[in-house]
Amino acid sequence: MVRPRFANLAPEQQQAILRAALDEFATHGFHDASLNRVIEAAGISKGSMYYYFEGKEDLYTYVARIEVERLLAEVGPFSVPSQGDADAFWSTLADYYLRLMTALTASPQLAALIRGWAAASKTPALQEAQQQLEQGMWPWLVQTLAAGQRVGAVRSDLPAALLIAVVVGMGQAMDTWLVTRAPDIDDLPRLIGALVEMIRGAVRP
Amino acid sequence: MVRPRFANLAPEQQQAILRAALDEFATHGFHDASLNRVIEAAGISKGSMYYYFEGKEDLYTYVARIEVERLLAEVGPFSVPSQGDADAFWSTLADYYLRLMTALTASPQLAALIRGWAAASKTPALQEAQQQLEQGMWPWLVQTLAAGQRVGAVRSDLPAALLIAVVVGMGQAMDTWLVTRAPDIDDLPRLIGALVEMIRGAVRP
Amino acid sequence: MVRPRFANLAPEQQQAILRAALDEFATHGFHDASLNRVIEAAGISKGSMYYYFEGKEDLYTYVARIEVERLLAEVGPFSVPSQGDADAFWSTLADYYLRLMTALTASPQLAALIRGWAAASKTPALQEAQQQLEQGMWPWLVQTLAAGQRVGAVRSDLPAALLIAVVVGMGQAMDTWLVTRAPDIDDLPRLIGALVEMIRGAVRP
Amino acid sequence: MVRPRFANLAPEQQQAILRAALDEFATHGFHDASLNRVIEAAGISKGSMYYYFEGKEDLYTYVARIEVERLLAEVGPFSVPSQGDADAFWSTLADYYLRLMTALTASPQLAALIRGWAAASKTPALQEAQQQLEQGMWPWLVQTLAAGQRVGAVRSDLPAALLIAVVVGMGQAMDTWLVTRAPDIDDLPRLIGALVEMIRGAVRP
DNA sequence: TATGAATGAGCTTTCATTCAT
DNA sequence: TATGAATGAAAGCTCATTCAT
Repeated sequence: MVRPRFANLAPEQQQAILRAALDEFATHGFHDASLNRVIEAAGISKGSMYYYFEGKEDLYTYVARIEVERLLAEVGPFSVPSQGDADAFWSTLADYYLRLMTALTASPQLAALIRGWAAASKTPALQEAQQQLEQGMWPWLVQTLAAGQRVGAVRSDLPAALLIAVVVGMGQAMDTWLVTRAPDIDDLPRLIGALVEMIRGAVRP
Repeated sequence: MVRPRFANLAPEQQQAILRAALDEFATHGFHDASLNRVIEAAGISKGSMYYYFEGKEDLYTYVARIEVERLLAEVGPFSVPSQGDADAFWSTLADYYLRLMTALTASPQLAALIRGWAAASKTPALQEAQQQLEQGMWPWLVQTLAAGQRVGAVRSDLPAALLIAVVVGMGQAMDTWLVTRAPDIDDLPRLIGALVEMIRGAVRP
Repeated sequence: MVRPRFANLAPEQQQAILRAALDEFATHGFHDASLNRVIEAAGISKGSMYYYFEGKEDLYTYVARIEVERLLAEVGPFSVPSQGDADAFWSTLADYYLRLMTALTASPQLAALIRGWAAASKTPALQEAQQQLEQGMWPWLVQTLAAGQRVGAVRSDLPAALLIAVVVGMGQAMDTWLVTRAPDIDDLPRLIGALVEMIRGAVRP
Repeated sequence: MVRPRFANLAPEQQQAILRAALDEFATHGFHDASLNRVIEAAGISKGSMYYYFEGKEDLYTYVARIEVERLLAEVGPFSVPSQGDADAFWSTLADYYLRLMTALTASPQLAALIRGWAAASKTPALQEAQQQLEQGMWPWLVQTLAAGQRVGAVRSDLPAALLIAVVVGMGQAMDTWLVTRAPDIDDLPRLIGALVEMIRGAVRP
């Protein structure tokens, strides 16, 4: 875990370190990332880095967690409509998804970080960290899926984990496509609408 | 590019090298893979490795290309039915997809290699190699998509690249899910059927 | 030298620091011992440690000296019988030795510290510290040897330093053997008796 | 284990490396020894060192083994007289001991290395290596002890391990004393005679 | 008195690559 | 063709010590 010392650091210093680390991890992935480069870019000493973080993994998990939290805070809460029909469900989801993608498009580095998760993560500690992050989102996914099934918007004859995996895969593909193309922001709503439509078609009963 | 000398090598030697390299890359990913280990496992000398391949990236791209080609050859050709309706199209695709997944389930190392693509480092040479691989499959994907659109099985109002990306994303998610669960082979057809059904729903006009 | 400030510290604090340091040095030896760990275990700040001690070596020498003094105080004084024959001399020595070994067996950490002396690094300051410790015991050894020679219990034809070195070597070997075996305390008197007997045989005129 | 590559090295190179390593280990002990210093003193590259040896421990165990073997080869074999009385036994032992000490006095670095064995050796691999070295000498010690007991030169009422430990302790003390004083070689025989005499007195029945 | 942030030199080890033979 | 010795840059990480507060 991040050492509490880091929190006491001047915000600009914190920012410098986080920015440097996010940059490095997004650009090179975890394995290829070099702590030395982060240290140099952040303008701190080697000893300081290890004074703030326990090591490479610690820095990585901290950066990932902070950035995801920042993203979700920026996007705002998503409340599944407990009442309503399938159309209402999909409409609400589309709104949320648009906000999410808009934010993510503005954070290409975070997008790269998330995309890198698929990478082989051999260290147990890293795997655990990723699981924690995923588990943090898992309830949201499960609840949303259940809500969709409740209003008859989502099929119920396949394992929930499979449905979620496929939908997340669609989302990641779309994310990658969007970030790569860096489309006009005007186009985004239409594309998001199309994507949600595709998801709807994929999981409809 | 692989040096032509490699082709003159005794087939068993070629096999030994390819097997060792595939093993290493699948297990550790590109960056963490160690040429030293490959060399040791293959039972060749360091000099020989550099006599046959230009370097680590060269070996990686060669292994990836060869393995993908081997997989596709094993699966056999996919001929889009030029005549027929949407049902025929999807049925043909489902057949092909089942064959592909069956083969991939039998090659967990190749599956790991492909999954690792997202995470591979950003060396220009590596990126180029990946693009080449993807471009190798691209015509097939484009043709299949076009065929689907011709028979009215696939919507035509979105960029082809986006449709392909999303469908590939779905496939990768499913692949990961399947390989991780290592399901009974009996279950596979039903799951494949469901996946193709989901794809159909996603891209239907 | 220990800074006098240390003496003004609350006894519990002193104890905490000494205990932590003894633990660390006994477990890891001088070089591998980590001041950071000592500081953490003692629950003091890094600055405080350097306020009380000049550095690692200073702490080490202080701990060693204090612990040896504590041991000797616990064992009590050894008074060479000025009168009497050789038998009386050896009997008195055996009594003392038994007390010493009993105490040392109860302080495995100190035993480990002493045993580590041979291996401690060769920093001039450290060497000097060890010499000081040894010099502290030297008078006692010399006096005891002289007393033994006076009553005809010990040969006089070899350098005193050599006799002492050999006897100490025997004692250390026995100590190590005893601590390693952690024998029943009942056995101790007999073994001590045998050891003193061996020493007697070794140095008899 | 030492990599066979080392054996193929030019003898002068081997000597340079061994000399540098022996120097470093004898001066600083295992923990405090710095591979960087060894590398620099030997005049080879960092990579080469790791090409020849698996690591620090490997180098240490190799140096220790080689030096001990060299010493024993130099001293020549020791044959316990199967026949004869106690006097013959001790006389033979004294001869051998004189040869051993003469050789050791000429190798103060090896003496330092051996003395450093008592040090805390925390790494399992290191402990194992030391045990191997000790086990190599153990049979010799046990046989010699048994021979001494057979001819009535050594008491039989104490554990063999204890007797051996004490005698070895005496030897080490003597060794240290001798090496430190670096006495005239003329004096050596008399001192060795006295030491063997002391050992005889210590272990006599 | 007391703190703890900050540091940089140092550590062992790994690795892809070169090149003389 | 084929070998394997040699290399140096780079990696992640630890540590005793300093010093401003």
